[in-house]
Amino acid sequence: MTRLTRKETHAQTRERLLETATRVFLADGYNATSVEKVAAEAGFSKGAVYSNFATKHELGLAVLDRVRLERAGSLAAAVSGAADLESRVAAFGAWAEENIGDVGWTTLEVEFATSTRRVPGVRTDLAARRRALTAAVADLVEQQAAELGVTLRQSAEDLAVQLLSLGIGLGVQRAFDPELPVRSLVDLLRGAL
Amino acid sequence: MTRLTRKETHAQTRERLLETATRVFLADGYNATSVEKVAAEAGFSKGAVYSNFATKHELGLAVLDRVRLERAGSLAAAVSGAADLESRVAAFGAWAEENIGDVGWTTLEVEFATSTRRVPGVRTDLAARRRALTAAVADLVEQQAAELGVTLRQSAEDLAVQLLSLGIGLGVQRAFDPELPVRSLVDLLRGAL
DNA sequence: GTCTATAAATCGATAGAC
DNA sequence: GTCTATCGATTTATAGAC
Repeated sequence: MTRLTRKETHAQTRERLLETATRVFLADGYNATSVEKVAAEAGFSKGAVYSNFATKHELGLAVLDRVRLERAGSLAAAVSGAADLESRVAAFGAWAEENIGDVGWTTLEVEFATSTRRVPGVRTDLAARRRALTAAVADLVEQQAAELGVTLRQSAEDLAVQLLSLGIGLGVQRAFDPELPVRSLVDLLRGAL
Repeated sequence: MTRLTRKETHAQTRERLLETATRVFLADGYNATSVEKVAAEAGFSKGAVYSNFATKHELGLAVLDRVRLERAGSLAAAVSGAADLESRVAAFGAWAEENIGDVGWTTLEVEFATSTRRVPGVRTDLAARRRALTAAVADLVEQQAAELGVTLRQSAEDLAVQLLSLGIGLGVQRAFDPELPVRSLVDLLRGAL
């Protein structure tokens, strides 16, 4: 064990800032959170943030990447834990109930996207990420269908678009009306099998 | 023709402010538009705005009501103009292509909702409006189904939630990736008949 | 690399004149 | 009722010390 190089402490600071930003953005929203608050909660000053991220937007994008990766893992784990088709669908429903809307994930994605859609660089980034995410969901759907031996009534790509869009729409509405059930997501999935 | 009473000029100013705010909010977004810009574009000063609306949030809610009413009328007109089932579905598809996402409507609704979801008064307002809108869509669906003699495969209420959620999700994504087609909305509708 | 200090700009909202 | 002027608070981002 040698002492950390400059590069390593830099990466460590960046990681801690990302962790904190993720937590605060999810709790309070993107617009309502100042860069200063993120820095303070992480035990740094604003300068440290701007030493690791060029702009607040860049920090926001990095946070979104982080959350998306984590949730994708949690979904994959939840789904693949179940054996047969019916329990996989049920597992998906349970995951959706916990992850769509009220935890702030959807809301953060959407607030960021709508608030920064005029910023030239960010906009193209968001578009690229959307396509990657859709493709990933389509792959997951296809793989699951093959594994379980079911044939889809539409292309995996179309189903992925529908699932993602419906999830976004439900999540947005649940952000200010948590009583709205996510049942329709499971309905959509069942109807497609 | 007598000269306008104080009440009438007040209402006139309010109307002009609403018109202008609608246009600017749709074009530039809610957060990016200052109260001062709305006032200036309408030919007034900020004071006139705050004489007609208590806060910027209240102005935002009034704008949303206005737009929603107008779009609801345009949808009803588009749908009822067609005679048989197939052409009504097609009319709906054409309306969706023009109204979901790229015109800024969905984006404005969603940006406002996600940015103000922590504001106590606004939040309950949004929830009430969501329920009213869902009920209105459910009514429209039910009425159309009865008129055309088709039976739905699920409750009109559930279908309304799905249509609205899918529309919101597609609209949000189209805001930064306009190439995403709205086809799935029509697919969903067809599948429910 | 990080911190302190501050720039530079903007915003929502209010007070008082007219 | 509307306008002018301004408050007061906050923001992102930067410059220079350490």
